[in-house]
Amino acid sequence: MTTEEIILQAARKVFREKGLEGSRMQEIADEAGINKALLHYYFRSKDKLFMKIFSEAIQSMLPSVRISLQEVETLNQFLSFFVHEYLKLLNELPWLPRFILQEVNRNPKLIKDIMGNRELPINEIDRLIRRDTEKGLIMPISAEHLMVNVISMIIFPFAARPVIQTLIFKDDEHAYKQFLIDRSEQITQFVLRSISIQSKP
Amino acid sequence: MTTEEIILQAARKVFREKGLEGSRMQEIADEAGINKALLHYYFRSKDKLFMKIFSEAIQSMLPSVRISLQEVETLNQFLSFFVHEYLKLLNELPWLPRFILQEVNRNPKLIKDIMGNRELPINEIDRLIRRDTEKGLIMPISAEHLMVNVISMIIFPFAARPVIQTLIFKDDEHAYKQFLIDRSEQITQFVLRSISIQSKP
DNA sequence: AAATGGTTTAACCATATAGTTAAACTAATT
DNA sequence: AATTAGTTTAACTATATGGTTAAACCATTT
Repeated sequence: MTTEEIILQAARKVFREKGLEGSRMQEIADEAGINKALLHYYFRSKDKLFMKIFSEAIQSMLPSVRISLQEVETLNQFLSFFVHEYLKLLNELPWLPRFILQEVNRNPKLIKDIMGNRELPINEIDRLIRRDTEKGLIMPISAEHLMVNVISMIIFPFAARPVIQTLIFKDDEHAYKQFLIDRSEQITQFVLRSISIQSKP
Repeated sequence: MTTEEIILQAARKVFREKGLEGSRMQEIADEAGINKALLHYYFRSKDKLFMKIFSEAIQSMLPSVRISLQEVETLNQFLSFFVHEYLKLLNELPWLPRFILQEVNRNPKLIKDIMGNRELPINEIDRLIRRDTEKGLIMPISAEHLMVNVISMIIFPFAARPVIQTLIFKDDEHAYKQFLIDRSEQITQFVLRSISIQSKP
């Protein structure tokens, strides 16, 4: 592995845990087993190094947001797919929401700097909703509220893990892990029950 | 107003905006229009001053969490009440979720230090669920998932405001504010529709 | 083996920051 | 008016930290 990659790996670890302000260049150097000056040789400043790591994080977040709406027939399909894919990603990268929220709240400019032009395709989702409403499959609902609801339920348990684990699970690690495993199914059920029109039994 | 109160007010403003690590004692002193040494005269250290402010924040969060379950007849009533009261609080203190999450993520010990013994009364909520399930009013659902769903939908838009405003509302301030106004009604509807058993039309 | 160019280090610099100290100020008390 | 107790300040200290520099190291080429 090249020195550059060793540094990046160390920087990932430290920045993810402590954020930009909480991290020290010396700590990253120690973690990488090298001299502090070498950090500045490879990445001129702390900010430059941080932006490398932060961009990576944002990039890993985007693909699952841009789920192909074309391949999908109904809103239900889209939502199941969205919830499933997003949670799969977060189970692999559980530190992502905390890291991104912390840094974006510190410096809101970071969103535009990196997210750039991308937005949630609210209009397309709205079209799906209207189509399925007309078919009598679902209740009318605001696309914005629906998507914020779904995204909130997906991300919040990761963003606020310590709080939820204490407040709701009495610090029972195992109960919390089981909770996360059930999450995908539970959210999907919860959302679909809320929007679908139920046929008579 | 006493000097102590002037200092606390300045500290509130600075700490809320920038968190413990992002704040400087000098900045708080400037904001209060006093000398930096005076901060240390009134509150021995930065940490002590910060804990005063942070405790206040946590305290203001608790009353709405401890909504009296006794006064309530059905789960539906409880949820409507909970959503409404919580959002009323957050609309008055919109910086609360960001502030608490940021600091708790930096130092998870803070939860136990201050929250102490308090927990969500999951057992009582579970009893309500079972009671209403037996009456045939609602579908069975996990109390933990239900409460995490509700709390997520309430808090997340405040915790991740910059992200949501950009990603979903294309930085339209007005649209976002209207969204927050509608939020209480929308969440309540969304949740109640999901859990209730719908009678035939 | 000498030269070259990229890599790594120890030592250093400048600055920012939490915290301290001793003196000055102020208002109430004797 | 002198004393006293509490309040406020300017000046200072110690340390941490991001960043720089010049020299040493090492592998490859000539």
